[in-house]
Amino acid sequence: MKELEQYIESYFGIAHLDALQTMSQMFKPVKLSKGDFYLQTGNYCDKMSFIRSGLLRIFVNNDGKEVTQWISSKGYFITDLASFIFDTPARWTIQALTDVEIFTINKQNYQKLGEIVPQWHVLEKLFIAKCFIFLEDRIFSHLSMSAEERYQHFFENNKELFHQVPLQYIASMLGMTPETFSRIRKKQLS
Amino acid sequence: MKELEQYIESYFGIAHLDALQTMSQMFKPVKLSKGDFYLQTGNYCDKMSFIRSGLLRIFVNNDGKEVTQWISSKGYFITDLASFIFDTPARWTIQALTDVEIFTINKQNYQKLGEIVPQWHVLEKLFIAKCFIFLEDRIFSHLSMSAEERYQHFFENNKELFHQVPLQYIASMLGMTPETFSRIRKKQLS
DNA sequence: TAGTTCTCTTGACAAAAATCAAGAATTCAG
DNA sequence: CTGAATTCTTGATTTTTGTCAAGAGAACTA
Repeated sequence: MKELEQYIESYFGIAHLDALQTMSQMFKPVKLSKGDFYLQTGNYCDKMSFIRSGLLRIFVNNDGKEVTQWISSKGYFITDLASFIFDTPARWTIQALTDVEIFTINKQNYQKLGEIVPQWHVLEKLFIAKCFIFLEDRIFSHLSMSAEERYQHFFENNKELFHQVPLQYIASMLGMTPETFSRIRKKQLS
Repeated sequence: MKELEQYIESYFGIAHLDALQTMSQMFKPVKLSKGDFYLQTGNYCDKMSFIRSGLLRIFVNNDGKEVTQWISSKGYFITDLASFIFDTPARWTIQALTDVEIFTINKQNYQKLGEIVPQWHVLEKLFIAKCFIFLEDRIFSHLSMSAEERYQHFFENNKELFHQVPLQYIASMLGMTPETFSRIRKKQLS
């Protein structure tokens, strides 16, 4: 299962061959159909996954309005980190936007990694730290950029996404309405 | 040094007495005067600290405009996490808003903790995960709340801060101009 | 293919927030 | 205490963004 090993390596920086092999045996390939839920708000998230293909949306229903937190794709992982790590009810709902292939590890096996893989907790820490820094960037974009600038910045780095998912989700993720998004988009195209 | 041990315990959940003692010996008490810099953008941040008293502002100069990322006070820690963990040039400038007392550990000693304190890397991971979740909440507030709602929400939880620091910094931190902040504030007071 | 649903766009308008400018109020240094 | 600097407020105005409503377009279903 060479492919999964590559994911693990790029996520956690593990180059050790036997550790890689041990790890990849603990992940199970899973398929989701478009529309399937990976997780629903209020449930306990006892798994995390690498995305092999497809797109998943992380959102929450906020007084009848859906707030999209992120759209995750190949090269990202997926889980509700708070729920997964601290055993709290999940804040987020996660749903497949397309057919999806993921590699999933359950919490029980995940915890075993600490016993099996040398330096696992260090690698895990670095991984979560990267997630933290990623969010720090997003906060900064809300403190210092207009809707239009956030659009441009995101578009530069995620062009593919714009013809793969309903644009209203991207709008929400960037903190603007679909109408504003549409108008900015029009301006950018011309 | 009972006080520092309490910080460590509440941050990292360490109840082990000898570990606590070992750790607290690695932190040094440091004093900063109002206006002193703890860290400047572009430098390498090779330390982290717990705040014993006083207030520090984390900000960055963005094209001549200062963007305040956060104001840290007693009960928070202070560092540039990205720089501290990944040895990259610091994005943030950190400056004392008042006279400040902190407990500081340098990177060299910090790394020794892993060898000395049992389960240290697990605790560290949990600590950083909490920081992540904290930022997730902030993102959510920008995706789902108006400036006024962000003001209220922040005010409810940080009343003390409002008469301790220049309000323009809080405004920036909440992603609005000082003028907007002032108008919202007026509305709230009446 | 036709009908239904979902998504996107557009316009008119309203509300929120930014900008600019001036002047109070407060803080700070000497 | 006094003058200077900083911070805060206020008003007038502009820009940005949101809301509501209607319709166009695309995707999906039977």
